[in-house]
Amino acid sequence: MAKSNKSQYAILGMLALLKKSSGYDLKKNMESTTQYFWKETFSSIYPVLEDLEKQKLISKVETTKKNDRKRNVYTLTAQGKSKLKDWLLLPPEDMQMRNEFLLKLFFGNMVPTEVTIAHIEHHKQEITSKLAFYKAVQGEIGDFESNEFVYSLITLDHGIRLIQSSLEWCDAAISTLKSLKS
Amino acid sequence: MAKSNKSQYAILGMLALLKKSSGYDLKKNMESTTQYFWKETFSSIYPVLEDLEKQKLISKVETTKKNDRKRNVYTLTAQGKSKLKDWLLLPPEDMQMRNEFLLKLFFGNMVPTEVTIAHIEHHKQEITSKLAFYKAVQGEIGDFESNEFVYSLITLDHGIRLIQSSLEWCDAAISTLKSLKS
DNA sequence: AAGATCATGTAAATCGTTACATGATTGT
DNA sequence: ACAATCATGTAACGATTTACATGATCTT
Repeated sequence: MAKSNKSQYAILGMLALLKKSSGYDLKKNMESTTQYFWKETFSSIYPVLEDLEKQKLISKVETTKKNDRKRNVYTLTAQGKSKLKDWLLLPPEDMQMRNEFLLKLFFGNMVPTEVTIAHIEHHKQEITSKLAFYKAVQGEIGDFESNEFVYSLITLDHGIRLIQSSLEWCDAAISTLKSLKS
Repeated sequence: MAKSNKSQYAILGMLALLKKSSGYDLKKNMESTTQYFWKETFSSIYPVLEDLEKQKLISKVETTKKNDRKRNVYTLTAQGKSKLKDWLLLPPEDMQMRNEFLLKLFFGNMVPTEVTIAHIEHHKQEITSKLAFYKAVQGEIGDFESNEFVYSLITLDHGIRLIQSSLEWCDAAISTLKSLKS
């Protein structure tokens, strides 16, 4: 029942940005903004939302919209805002990092070089399309000057830079592995 | 009891590299090699090791060493090796990524700019010391030419490049935030 | 003699994912 | 009408972390 801890703050934070939102919209929004460093699934969002409401950190503004489709819309309460702020003030904990791609690479000795090269090649394609997506979003949000979205732009910029240097690494790694055969 | 899935492969892989090892050494080894993309705790290592043995993927070479200190030392069996290889051939799945640092940054609007700047500053220090560590390891392992450690070096290189571009981003982000006040 | 580190494990709590389940509405 | 997508939720399972528990040995 209590899917909580970090998911809680992610939801509180998104709610602060959106002012009011349903679970569904919260998820959709995260997909286009935080997905590269934070994701939630519906199965965690709905229970957390319920939990947060019980804790009086958010409150339901039950809207059945124009077309009377059932939707539970929530907003932050004052307590919710202050809980969010308290958390934001604490230095971020670094979380466990598990990267299967790098793990397989690390064990590359045990398989033919071609296998690892193919993995890298595949990875390169994935991050290339991510890069295109991030850059598109970056273009939409606009210039760095508009204070409103600085934080979105800064995190986006982080993702873009990381991908760019990953791409360079891909090429270097592939050429190292190819030269290995000789 | 069955702590399995990914941890299993990480342990199988490390065992392949080390030829034989105890749970304790496995962990120590991961701390100095894979820790930036993969960690295990003792509480997962020991049960997985037991499980792996039951599955005949590893076997115990019970050594009570010179100083008769109790140690369970394991090696891969043929089946273990083949299970590891099968997994290595499959394209890596991309795993969930949760970065609390970036999440807090994303919600930076809700706290004074100084707080976020301090978070970045702190992060910068952390990755700076990681960078020094990785470079030291890189130096120890030696040149890119010695085929033995190419895979270690390639993954290390990945970590180093990522940190370097993160450092650049830190400076850019800090200066963007500082200029925001005016 | 004390503190660090070697060494192994269990139990409980937490947390997250996948599969399951349902049904309305919108766009074509 | 059919597909996509809006919208919410539950149940079971799988996996991980933290706390608990113990004791030997090595180093200073």
